[in-house]
Amino acid sequence: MQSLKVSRKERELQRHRWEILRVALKMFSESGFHGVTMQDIARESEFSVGTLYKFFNNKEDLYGALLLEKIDEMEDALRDTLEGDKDEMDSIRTFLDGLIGLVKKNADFFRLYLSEITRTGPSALSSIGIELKEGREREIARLAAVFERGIRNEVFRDLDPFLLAAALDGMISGLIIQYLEQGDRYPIDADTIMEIFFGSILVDQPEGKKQKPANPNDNHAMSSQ
Amino acid sequence: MQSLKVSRKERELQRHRWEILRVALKMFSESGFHGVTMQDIARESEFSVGTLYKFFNNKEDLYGALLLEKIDEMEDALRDTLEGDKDEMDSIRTFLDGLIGLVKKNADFFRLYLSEITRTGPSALSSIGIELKEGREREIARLAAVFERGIRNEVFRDLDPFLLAAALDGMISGLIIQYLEQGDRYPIDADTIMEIFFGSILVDQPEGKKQKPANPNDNHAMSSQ
Amino acid sequence: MQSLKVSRKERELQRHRWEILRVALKMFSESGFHGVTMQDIARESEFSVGTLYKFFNNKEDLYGALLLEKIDEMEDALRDTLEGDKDEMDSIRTFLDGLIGLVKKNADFFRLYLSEITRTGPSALSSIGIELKEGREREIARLAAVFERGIRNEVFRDLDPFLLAAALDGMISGLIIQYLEQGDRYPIDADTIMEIFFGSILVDQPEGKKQKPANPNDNHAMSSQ
Amino acid sequence: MQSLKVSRKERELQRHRWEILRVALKMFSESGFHGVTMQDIARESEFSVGTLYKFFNNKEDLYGALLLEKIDEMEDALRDTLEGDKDEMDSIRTFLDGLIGLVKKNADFFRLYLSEITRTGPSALSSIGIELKEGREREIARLAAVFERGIRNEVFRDLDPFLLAAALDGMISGLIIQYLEQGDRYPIDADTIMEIFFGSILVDQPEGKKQKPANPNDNHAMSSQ
DNA sequence: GATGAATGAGTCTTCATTCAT
DNA sequence: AATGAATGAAGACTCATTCAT
Repeated sequence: MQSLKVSRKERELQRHRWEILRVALKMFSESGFHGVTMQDIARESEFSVGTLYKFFNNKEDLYGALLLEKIDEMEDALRDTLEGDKDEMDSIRTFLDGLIGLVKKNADFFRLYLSEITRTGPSALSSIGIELKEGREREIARLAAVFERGIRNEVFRDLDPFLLAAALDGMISGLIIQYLEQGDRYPIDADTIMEIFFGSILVDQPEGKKQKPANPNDNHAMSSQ
Repeated sequence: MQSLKVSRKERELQRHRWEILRVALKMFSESGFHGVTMQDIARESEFSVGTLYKFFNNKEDLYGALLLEKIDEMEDALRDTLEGDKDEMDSIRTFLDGLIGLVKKNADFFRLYLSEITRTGPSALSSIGIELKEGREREIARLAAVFERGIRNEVFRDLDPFLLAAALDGMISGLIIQYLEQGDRYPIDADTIMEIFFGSILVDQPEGKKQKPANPNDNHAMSSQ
Repeated sequence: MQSLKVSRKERELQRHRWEILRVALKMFSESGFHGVTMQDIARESEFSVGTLYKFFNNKEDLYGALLLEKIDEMEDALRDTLEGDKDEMDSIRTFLDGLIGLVKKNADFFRLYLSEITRTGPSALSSIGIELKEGREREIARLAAVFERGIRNEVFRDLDPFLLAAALDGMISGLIIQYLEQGDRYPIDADTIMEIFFGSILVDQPEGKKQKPANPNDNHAMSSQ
Repeated sequence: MQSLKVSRKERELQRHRWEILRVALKMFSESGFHGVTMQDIARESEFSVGTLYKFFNNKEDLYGALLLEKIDEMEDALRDTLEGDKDEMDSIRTFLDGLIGLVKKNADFFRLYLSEITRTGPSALSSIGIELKEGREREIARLAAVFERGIRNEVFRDLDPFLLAAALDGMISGLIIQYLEQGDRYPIDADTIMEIFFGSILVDQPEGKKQKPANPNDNHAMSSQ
């Protein structure tokens, strides 16, 4: 009975913690780290400032918990989309499908996440910033691994897999940002992104010009020959 | 003689203004808007706080001037790369070439610019934020115009030109960010970006499979076959 | 019990607010709005600056609250001295009596009030300045109403009641100022003021000269004959 | 010839000094000491800040010069109106006439002067404040002297001459303030003030009641009988 | 655990004053 | 004498954090 009681209390506690995080995420994504005060969060979440500090050591902690826990959630949800030795194209498509689903359900989080990721200078958070960067590096590395496998399997052309990963990641981020700002004009779905990234954008040209895309006159250091 | 004197004074004044902006850009790009105080900028630029306020009405103003003047500079430098009715591929390559040149010479600025652009929530600057977004929209629109022309001229396949523009823009931004963080591992040049974006990443496949990768008629269930 | 607790806390809060106002009134009346800093008030009232700002939005607000609340208090205390249809002389004497009593108990406030009232240029406080002027206008209007009634009842001579009110008000203010600066040399009491204002200052003169002092029919050229 | 040159230069200098004072007076009277910056005065007077400091040691000095020189001017203009052994009523009327003339021609100055005079706490200016108070004391003393003479000559009733002086002075100040704020509703002229101050305000009453209005022997309880 | 009043270090900003030209 | 760019001390105000109840 006691254990039940404690357990109920603890569940209650967790609910409170989540509620705070939920409200804070919304507010931070709307106004940024410096645009939201602890008082603001207290008022909006209907707890007192004191309670906020019971759950989190300080404002950065709260902000960090917010991001890191959500990121874990996202990483967990996407982990196996890229792993295993499925067909590489399938892997990526599944990853994209999953990611886009998450974006649509977690707009607030992605707004915040993308702005934190882009920030090159030591962001609002000394410590958290680093973890974010590392998380992102891991994601790119995971994508790169898929590309590398694809290259080995002669599915993809022989390009720097990390560059490909960063390029794809950038394209996705760019499209997500546009989607978050004006979703109607920039609907996103995995197929479209796959088509743009993997299909040649160029119309098929009569004789073997297909591979020249980035070589109009070949004067540029002849790089693709 | 008098005109010379005045002119010298004014030139001096301009130099001071530039110096302040130069120092401030560096500092903001390293620590963000809220991570730098006016005192900091004063100390580093070797002027007094008062002088800072002679040149700029307030901190936001200084920050805004910083971004907006640089942006104008960049836009001016890149304006005609995308205009005119040159070959579309050429246009984009020239644009990329120019952009990458600017990135290498204005690392501080791009760090700041990209983090402001990504920020979806109302950034540090109410007014400036909007101008930045608009500037970015214009850039994407200019890219989209080139894509549209290319589609009409049957150089590019018939995809939403704005989507293509946003995708390319995102890819570039992503690569620039990686370059700014770890330039050695992510060298960027126009040809590589062109190749990734325009060339099919896929290895030529025996029978016309080339166009299938993101074939919208494929449904998911079939994609892994 | 809970209600008691809340009530105690609230009473405590009110006490704190009052204490701040009390200290601030004293300081402002001694050194003027610009002669007192928020730090000064904090130190003297033994609260922190932050607490000051919990109670008042800004320095002007604090200053305004100070004046306006005291003014309300004074107006309330004096309201019915001038109203009702008592004998006009009685009304005014009662008013004076009350006013003088208040002056003696609220020297600090009157010092401040009189200096704000006199200030013709937009005082320390844009908004408050106007309210003060209006309050003063009301007071003069109330006095004027008594004079008007007196004139209708043929107790007072037929002079502009507003001019009479302003004259009496000015005389009172002048005497109060002198009293506040050197109370021993300028003791004030209702009777004396009544005597000076209402009684002729002139010694009775043998033949009907009594009405000549300021005879409006005299023109200047003749006045010195 | 040299002396002439110097003299011209000096006259020029004096003109500049006056111009500065003229502009400053206007500005201070509109916005108060703290509402005007040295930059403001420089801009408006079309001199540089540096020049302002060539003429005056600091802001207080400028403010002081402004007031004190004007006050001297006023005192000079009014000095002999109260002096000599003319008829006392005439003295005061002439004084009032002169004063009102000055008020109408120096509205800005009087606005400022009255607000400084009223200020009981150490005004904007430590040193100047004292001089102002003293000047005012002198004026009251001069008025008191006339009253004293009048009492000795049995023109005025036997009341404290300083109290009478302060009362008259207050009444005048009050009316001037009203005039400065809403001149149309409160026209001022010497005759009216004389009539209000010296004439009994009370209508002649049948039997010698005239002297009762503020009879100090009356006590309150009896006053309404 | 929950509260929210109190705290005060840290920021932005102003403006009187100086001084090299 | 005249200029006005530069200075920096001082003041209003904010907000993360603490702690007594």
